[in-house]
Amino acid sequence: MHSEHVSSRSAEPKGSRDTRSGNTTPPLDSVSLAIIEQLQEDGRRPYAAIGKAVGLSEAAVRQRVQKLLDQGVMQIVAVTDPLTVGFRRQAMVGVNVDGDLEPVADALTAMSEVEYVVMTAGSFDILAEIVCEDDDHLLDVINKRIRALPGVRSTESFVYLKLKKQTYMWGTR
Amino acid sequence: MHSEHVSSRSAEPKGSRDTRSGNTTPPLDSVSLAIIEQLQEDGRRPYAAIGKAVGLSEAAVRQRVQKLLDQGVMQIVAVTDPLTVGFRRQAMVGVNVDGDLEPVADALTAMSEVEYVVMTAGSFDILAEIVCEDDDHLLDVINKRIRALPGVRSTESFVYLKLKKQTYMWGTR
DNA sequence: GCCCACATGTGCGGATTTCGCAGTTCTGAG
DNA sequence: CTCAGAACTGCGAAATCCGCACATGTGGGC
Repeated sequence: MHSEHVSSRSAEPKGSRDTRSGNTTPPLDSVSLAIIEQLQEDGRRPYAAIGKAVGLSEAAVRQRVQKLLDQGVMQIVAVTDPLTVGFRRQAMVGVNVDGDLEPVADALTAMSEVEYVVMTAGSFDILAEIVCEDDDHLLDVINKRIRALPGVRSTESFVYLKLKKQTYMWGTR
Repeated sequence: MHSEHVSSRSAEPKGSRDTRSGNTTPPLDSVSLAIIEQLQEDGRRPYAAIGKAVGLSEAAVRQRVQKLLDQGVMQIVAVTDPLTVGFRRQAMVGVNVDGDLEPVADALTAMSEVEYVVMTAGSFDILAEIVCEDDDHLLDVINKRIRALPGVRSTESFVYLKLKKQTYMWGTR
């Protein structure tokens, strides 16, 4: 079980599509994928254990992980349940904009209560997720701060009632 | 710089709000909060370093982290940029349902392409985030699988054009 | 007030893991 | 064919993790 994984690894990185154009970082072979999957299960798993799982030495895993972090391909972080940490109101806000989306998106991005900003194709130009402590806080953010932004034509809010699923398992498929 | 932080810690856990009612896990004093913040910056930061930052011994930090993980208050994981990992189409889907929301939400939760499911108050009953490899895949999930679910009256899709912000910094405020 | 149970924190070794580095293998360009 | 760069391995030293025995502290029950 030493030689085979080497050959299997060298066998495939070429094979398929490098048609990944848009991105800065080149691709991501299956070994790095496997490493990421390991760290998605447990971000603190020792390099040696990961190495055993993916067929690489401890040092090699360490180098790859370091590079993935440096390149910004992944980050290893603690994620929490907002409710437990004291944020009891969350909402998704759909925003419609007159003119250029960028300045509005940037303004939303700059707000600490905004966790998530994405420009979309559809009946909203921008979707933003808001995390707040309570109703007053939420109202303040939506009504006073977001709707006051220049260029914002209208907003529609979806207050969260119950979070059913929240995973971080991209790449595990 | 050894005695003071101890006193500062014992000074406050009592003081303020324990008015946190709704949740299963009561808690979370400011020390655990501080630990979480440390791990949100770097999920692999050594316990000793965290201890120095929050004023606790290495062993105490280790115990607290373990408990936070066991209780499900937080998890330490690798998170990735979906685009880099080969998922080039994402969308938020708003769903409207006839009757009980639960079965539909559960069905969505069961789909591996669905990252995120939340029941909301507003013009959609459920919001679900979809992560796919390409347009065909996305079309398949939305048109064939989601709209086919019993109880689903209508859906509206917001295809992601550009992700502007994505943080995991709850508690850091 | 007293005592006990339980939760939390501290201080150790010893086992593991991380880290840096030198040497080897592989691959692609010229 | 040769050379340069990238990636992998092996290894010793330093740092970290882990389990455990021993304080400390808080809240009942009596």
